[in-house]
Amino acid sequence: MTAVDPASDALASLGRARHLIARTTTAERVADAVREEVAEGRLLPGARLPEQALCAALGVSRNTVREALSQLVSERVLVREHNRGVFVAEPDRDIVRDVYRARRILEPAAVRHGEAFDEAGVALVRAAVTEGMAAAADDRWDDVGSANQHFHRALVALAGSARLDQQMALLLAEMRLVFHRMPDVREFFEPYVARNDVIAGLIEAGDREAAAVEITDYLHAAEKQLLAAYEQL
Amino acid sequence: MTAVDPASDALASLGRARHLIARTTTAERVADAVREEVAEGRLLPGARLPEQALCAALGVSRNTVREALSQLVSERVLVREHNRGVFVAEPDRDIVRDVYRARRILEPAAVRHGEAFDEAGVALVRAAVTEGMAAAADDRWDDVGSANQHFHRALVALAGSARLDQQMALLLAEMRLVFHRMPDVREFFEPYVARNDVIAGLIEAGDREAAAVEITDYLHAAEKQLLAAYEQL
DNA sequence: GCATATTTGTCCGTATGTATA
DNA sequence: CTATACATACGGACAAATATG
Repeated sequence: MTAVDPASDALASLGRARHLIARTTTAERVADAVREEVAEGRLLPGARLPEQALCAALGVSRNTVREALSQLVSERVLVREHNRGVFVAEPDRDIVRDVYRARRILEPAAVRHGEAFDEAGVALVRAAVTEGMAAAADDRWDDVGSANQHFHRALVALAGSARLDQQMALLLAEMRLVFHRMPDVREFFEPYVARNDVIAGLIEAGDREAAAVEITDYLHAAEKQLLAAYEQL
Repeated sequence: MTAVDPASDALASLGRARHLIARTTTAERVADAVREEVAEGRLLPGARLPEQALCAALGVSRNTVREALSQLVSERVLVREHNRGVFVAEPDRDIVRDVYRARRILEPAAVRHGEAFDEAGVALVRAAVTEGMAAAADDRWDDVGSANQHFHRALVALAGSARLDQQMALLLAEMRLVFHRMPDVREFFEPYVARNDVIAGLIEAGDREAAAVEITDYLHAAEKQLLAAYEQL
């Protein structure tokens, strides 16, 4: 290496980190596309995803499709039944209970003991509340649902751990599948717009303990409501 | 279907659930094998895993190997560098900090608010302490490390969420890679044998709050010690 | 700095076993 | 029971990126 200028070291370092930026494989793009279809509800729980159909639709090989599907199975967006294929996950009561148990650990603890509880983090919580209230005022209930997810993601982000952020994203993706099984989502989002506002207020006031208690109660109520809805399914 | 006896319905139901038991794909077995090699320290952080070498060693095709490697990349056991291959992960200081932030949320909260805090769960915590003390008495420090992992897994299991259990397993797998970068693991395990005993005692006494506080302090100390060790690497 | 060898990313064809109409 | 469709797994191919002499 013939270092002629002082920037060469930095450039060499950049070169070694090249794979970190803007490098996306075909399998990743396929996974992104399928994940989005599921998130948007265009692929409903229980829907089958034959490999050949995906190959044809996306213009990629079966190997690539299989890699993407495996990724989504590990995210619990899809489930694989051996020798039968992959399907969009259909979360049952047990899954709802497990997800809420996890959320009742993560979310209150992030608010109570999070190590990234700063102005920027609190502002994100408030922004999600504002987003939700605006959507509710316009009767855009799907958007209220999205805002609600932003709210809970912002709560966990107060912990300051990328790993927990990712875990929360997976849990919320599973929740989206739960809501897709419901006939009318409005009843599940409407009561929580105001509660989010209350929680954000407590957080802004610095009363982390009160906010955490409120979140715990909120999550118990939401789980109860969802499980009741499963009875009429 | 000619149902001749009352058991036929139950048998048919079993048949439909067949894929749930003992069905393992080749890719899964490959992933298990590689994961174990890494966990046991026979494949050290930074080691390269060429696809062809794995094909030859395991007698499977490249497609299958690639599926297994992708799985392990999503578990953060391996890292993929685009067009360069996959390597055993080399956790750096930032990763250690992130993992400990996550653990300081998960573990104390599971003890404080876990919804599976029962006799069986507490017994598993105690069993891990006993296992660690026996191994320490015999100077089997690798086994002390394993027992330590069982201890922390048992703490999170008090939350009663399979999803959190899985998340904790991933975090502990990353911790194993951190320890594999250390010259002598004894100094990292020895101080915590006694502390685990104290924590287990508090849990058995039903003082969940005191146990949680002790765990938080423990995790701060362990992180600090590891980051200090990184300075001399 | 260049030419070469190696390895990955991706595609294709195919054989086999399994599930379902 | 057979036929069909599909998933699993293998092997070969090739371009592009990377590593090496």
